[in-house]
Amino acid sequence: MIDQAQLEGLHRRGRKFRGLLLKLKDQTGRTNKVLRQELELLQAQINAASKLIPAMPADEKKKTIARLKPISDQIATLKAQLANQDEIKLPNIPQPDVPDGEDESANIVEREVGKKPKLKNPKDYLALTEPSALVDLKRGAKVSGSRFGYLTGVLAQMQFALIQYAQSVILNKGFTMVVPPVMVTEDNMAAMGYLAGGGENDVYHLEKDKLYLVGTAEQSIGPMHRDEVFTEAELPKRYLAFSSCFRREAGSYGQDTKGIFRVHQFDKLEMFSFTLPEASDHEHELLLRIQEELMQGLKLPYRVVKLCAGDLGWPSARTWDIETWLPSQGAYRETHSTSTTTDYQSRALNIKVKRSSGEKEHVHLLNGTAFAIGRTLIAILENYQQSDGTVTIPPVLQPFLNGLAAIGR
RNA sequence: GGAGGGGUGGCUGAGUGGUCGAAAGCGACGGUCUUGAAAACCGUUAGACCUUCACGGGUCUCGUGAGUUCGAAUCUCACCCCCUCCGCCA
Repeated sequence: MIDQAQLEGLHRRGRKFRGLLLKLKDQTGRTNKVLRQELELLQAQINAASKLIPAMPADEKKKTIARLKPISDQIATLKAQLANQDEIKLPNIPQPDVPDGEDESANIVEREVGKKPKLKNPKDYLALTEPSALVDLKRGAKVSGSRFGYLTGVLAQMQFALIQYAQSVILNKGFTMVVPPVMVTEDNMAAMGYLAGGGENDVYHLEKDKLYLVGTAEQSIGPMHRDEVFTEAELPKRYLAFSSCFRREAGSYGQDTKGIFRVHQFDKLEMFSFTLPEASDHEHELLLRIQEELMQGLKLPYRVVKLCAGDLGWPSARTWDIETWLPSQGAYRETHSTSTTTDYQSRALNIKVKRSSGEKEHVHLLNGTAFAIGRTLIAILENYQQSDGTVTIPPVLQPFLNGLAAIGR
């Protein structure tokens, strides 16, 4: 079941998993296998005898059935035993190059890119948009409660400019645009690894319809190819997905309570790749490179952070975050994330590739933010603000806004 | 929301308790014939897992799960999905 290397890999995820590892120790997995073999042996006896029954004379038939009955009962008992061995849900194993560490304090900043703007008294994005009510939180709260807001006017238009800009950069790299369902069934959400390890508290659940609202398009794109077998030539399969994303933000009380930085609903463009196993590390670097290309096009100052083992999400084997500079906070804040889930999700989803040799193998699944639109708008507003309170529009976006050059002028 | 029909191998489709993992046809693959091709003819043709050096053997799978039975594609229950008609609706 689980080998030594995997066990060590899990250990690297840190203290949060210590309890889980103890539990694993008891369950060698061997018992499970032995039970199943025992069951198969009994089943073989029944099957063999059952075939002979129709041809038997009546009294021999009776005798045989009487002999088989206890075996059949034994099978039922074994089946029950197997069913009771609840499978322990394990997270993905970190890749070897992922740094050790318990939490985000052990994350590694790989590089800082771009020039931070020199601003005397930087305003935050709320102050910058208040005069024209481009971010309407009051009405958001009135209609939907806390952590909801309206994007209006130029800011709403900028959402679509960002989308167009991203498409112009990404779609010529072999990605297919897709608008996925934002509600998915429980088995798909579970297969993607988001109903374990605490993730279950952060997704919206529509109980009446047994559906989950996606927290990211990733959860809808992965299951797209569930139970499918790719040919080698079809890979890599790359999608650029646009979707609204929904997060309960349970447990984030007190964090970023103001504004639209952390909200229950936001729109996001997400890249997603299905690749050959040996190609996934390259693909992961590609996704990161595209993210950086997008940010450099916008000329936003950012840094690239590699998450340590203890800070990885449940299905992830390696994650890079891009954090963008927010002048009002004097800090870098997460705007992008890219992960390889190796074969963790593809196993649960039963997605394979047929090799030219005929062998089938699980593909690797990767995801990466193109733009989390709300947070990107925040970063643009703050980094492009002028001393007079107006905001210049990044040149790469202007063509998508009929040449509009500034907000608030 | 109401009424009805249906889910079987790559496809079509037969199969209502017992050598059925499954007829037949199509398709695909291999062969014979042919200068080559077509046609015709012959043959092969589901998957996952366990086991074996290998030949092979075994278990599971007929939408999914549970049940009845010595034995389930076939009977019972629940669920999922698809189609048709009506209603509602962007």
